[in-house]
Amino acid sequence: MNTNPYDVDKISKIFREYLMEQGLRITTERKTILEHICRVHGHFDVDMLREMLEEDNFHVSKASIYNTIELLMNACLVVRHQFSTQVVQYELKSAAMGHHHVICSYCGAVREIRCDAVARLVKDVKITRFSYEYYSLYIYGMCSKCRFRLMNDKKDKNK
Amino acid sequence: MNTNPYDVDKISKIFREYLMEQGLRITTERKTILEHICRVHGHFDVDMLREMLEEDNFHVSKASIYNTIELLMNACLVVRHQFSTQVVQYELKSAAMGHHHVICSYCGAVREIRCDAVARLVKDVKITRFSYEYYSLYIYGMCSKCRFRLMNDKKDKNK
DNA sequence: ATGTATGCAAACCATTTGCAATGAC
DNA sequence: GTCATTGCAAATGGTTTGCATACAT
Repeated sequence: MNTNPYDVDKISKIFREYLMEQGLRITTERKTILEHICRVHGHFDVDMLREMLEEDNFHVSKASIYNTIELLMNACLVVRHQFSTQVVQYELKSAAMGHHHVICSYCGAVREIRCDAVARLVKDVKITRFSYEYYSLYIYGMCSKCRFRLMNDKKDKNK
Repeated sequence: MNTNPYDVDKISKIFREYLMEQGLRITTERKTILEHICRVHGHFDVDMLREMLEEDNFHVSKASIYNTIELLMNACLVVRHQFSTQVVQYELKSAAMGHHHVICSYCGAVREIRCDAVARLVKDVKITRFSYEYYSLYIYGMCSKCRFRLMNDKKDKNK
C-alpha cells in the first residue's frame, strides 16, 4: 500500500516545483545531488554524498552540496539528524517517516525500528498554534555489544 | 506525586557516587558546575553556563565545562539536544523526561509539551538486544508567528 | 543580457587537544 | 607523594562566507 519512499521522479518533481515557486534556478548540480540522495537507502552525510558523486565523475563543491541540502530541507524533502556530536546526517523525509531511531549512547550505533502505534499517536498529538510537519523519535540506551563489553571489563577488573 | 526534577542534593549525590564508582575525582569544579545546572530550569548551553558561573564569581575554563558535561552525560544525568544547526543544548535528564519538544523549522523556536500517552507508549516499545535509557521526541512544524509572517509576505508580493 | 549559482579558498567558531601547574586522594 | 584534573592556548574540522567565473532564464 505504501508508495516507494525513494521514488526519484516523484521527489525530483516536487523539488523542481519548489524551486520554480521560489524563483530559484534548476541547475544540473541541484538535480544531480538529489538524484544521488534518492539512491542512498538510509542516512547520508555531506562527505558520503560527495564521494558518491565523485565516483560517478560528477564534481561538485562542498559549498554547493550544503546549499542544495539546505534547499531540500526548506522544501521538506530532507530531514537532518544529529545523533551524536560532530556527525550530522540527513535522510529523505519520505524514508524517515516510516521508522524511529534506536541509538546506543556508548558506541553511537544507530538502528531503525518501526512502531506504527507510536507513529499514529504522535501524529494525533494536538498542538495549539502550530502546524505539524514531521517528527523524530530518538530512543537512547545500551546495545548488546556494549553491554557484553562492559561485563567483560568488570570481570577483568575483579581478577 | 512526582519528585522535583531539579533536586540538587539528590542529583549531586548520584554524581558523587558515579565519580567514586569510576575512580574519578570529586573536584570543586565538577560539584559547582552541576549545582549551577540544577539552577537552570530549562535548557542550557556551554556559554550560558559559563556566564552563570562567572556571575557567581566562579571561574572555570570552557574545557572543564565540556569535560564535566561529558561525565554528566555518561552518568545519565544530562541529555544533549541539537534542535538546529550550531546550537547544542543540554538539559537535566530528570527534567527532560517530563516533556517533548515542539520545534519551529523556520525560526527555530522550541516549546515543550507534555503528552503522557506518548510517553507511556514509547517506554513500552519492545526493542531486542537493547536496554532502554531515555528517549527524545522532536516534533517539527511551523509556529503561528511564522505562519503569520509568511501570509503577510505573500500579500506584499501580490500587491 | 541579467543576475543567480557555482567553485575555490579563506574565515569562522564550537569543540578538542597538549602540556605545565594545581590539587584530590 | 602520586597522578588525575584544571587552565590556557593552540589545533582541529565541519560549516559558512566572499568573490570571480559560469550558466539558467
